[in-house]
Amino acid sequence: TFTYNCLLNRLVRANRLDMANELFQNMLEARCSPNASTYIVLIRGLCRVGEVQEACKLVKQMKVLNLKPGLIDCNVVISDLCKAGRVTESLALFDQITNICTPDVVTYSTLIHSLHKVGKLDDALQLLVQMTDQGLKPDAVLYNIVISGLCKARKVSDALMFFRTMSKSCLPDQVTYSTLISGLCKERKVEEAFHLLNDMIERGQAPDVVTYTTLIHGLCIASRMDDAQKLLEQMVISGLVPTIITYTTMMSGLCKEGRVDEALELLQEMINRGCTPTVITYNSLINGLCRANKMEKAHELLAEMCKRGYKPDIFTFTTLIGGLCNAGKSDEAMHLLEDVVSRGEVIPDVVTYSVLMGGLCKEERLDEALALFKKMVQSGCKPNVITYNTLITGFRKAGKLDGALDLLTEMVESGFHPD
RNA sequence: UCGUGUGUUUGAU
Repeated sequence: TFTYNCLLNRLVRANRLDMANELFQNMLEARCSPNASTYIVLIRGLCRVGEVQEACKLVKQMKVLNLKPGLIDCNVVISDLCKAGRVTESLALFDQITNICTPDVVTYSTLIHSLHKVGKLDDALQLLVQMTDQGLKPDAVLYNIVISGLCKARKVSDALMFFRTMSKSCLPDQVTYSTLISGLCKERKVEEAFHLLNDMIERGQAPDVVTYTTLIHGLCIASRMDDAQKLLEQMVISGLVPTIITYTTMMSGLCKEGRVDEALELLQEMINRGCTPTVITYNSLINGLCRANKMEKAHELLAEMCKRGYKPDIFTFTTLIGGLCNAGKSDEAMHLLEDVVSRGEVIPDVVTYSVLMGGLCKEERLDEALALFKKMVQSGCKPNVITYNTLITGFRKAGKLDGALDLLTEMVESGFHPD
């Protein structure tokens, strides 16, 4: 059994699930009994490639065979399922696991976090209550997860209330403060964010790179680029090394202020300091060039990023499509979309389509915009409020109030609330 | 022994 497990582990790690499965069958035929580890290895492999159904079958088999994996193994599997975006299956697994072993704070934390990610805040809260009913106390990580979930749901004041209940046994750490600072910044409460920075220092928690980057981002949102620049310098003086995220934040901020040339200078300076750009860095800069109507340069930068081995993603192409639309070149934008789709580079999403529809509307090509809308729906991509707003605004501006009204009706019928 | 949960950056009205 041990030998088989080792081999299976290697096969799974090498992404050879077909061979792993073959070996597993082989193992059963050889009357060599799999144990819990055997199953865990296979289940992890299946989760990683998204074969959740199969993974769940194995979980059931394991139960039938009365095999009992350890708690950490269970947590690993739950975490894998969550990472594969299968919260429902994770919860099902969780139910089964409660029969085999007792979930701990990590188990609950993993599940609560993934419920937040799919917007099920209430279910998450219920699970938290269930946990405390079991006599388990949240630790700092779980506090941070809950605080982060509240912040992302735009409930910063609730997050702050929950934060204030942290006491002796579980004090706020750097992550707690950075999470709250980020939440405040996104609600445009930079001053409060800086107050919290002072609090954290007073309470003996040193701000780290993430804290600084978060605050820099907050200043960017407030269009306070010069303050952002100063904070970056202050951060370096205090001995912290800016990361690629810090630089990208700065570049994105400069771009949004129309200072794309400075952003490009910063890119060069950053590379000289030995920090490597990411796709997000390039996307931010391409966006800056598009906003500044420097489409040729935007394409040049795209070519450069490709040459350096980066794969442009949906953000890159949507940004370029938007840039072309803004420049009144929705024909080129349409072509670009067709190109990337036919080359299979990316699958357009609701934002991509909406941007392009907006471009068509701007040129009063309303029929084409509607045709694109249909095409989007046919391809299985659901419109959202912004999609409808874009179209309605387009029709309205073109004086086609009937068309606008029809769309509004359709929007309401589809279950959207007009804003 | 090792392996599991948390914070910061990019696209639309």
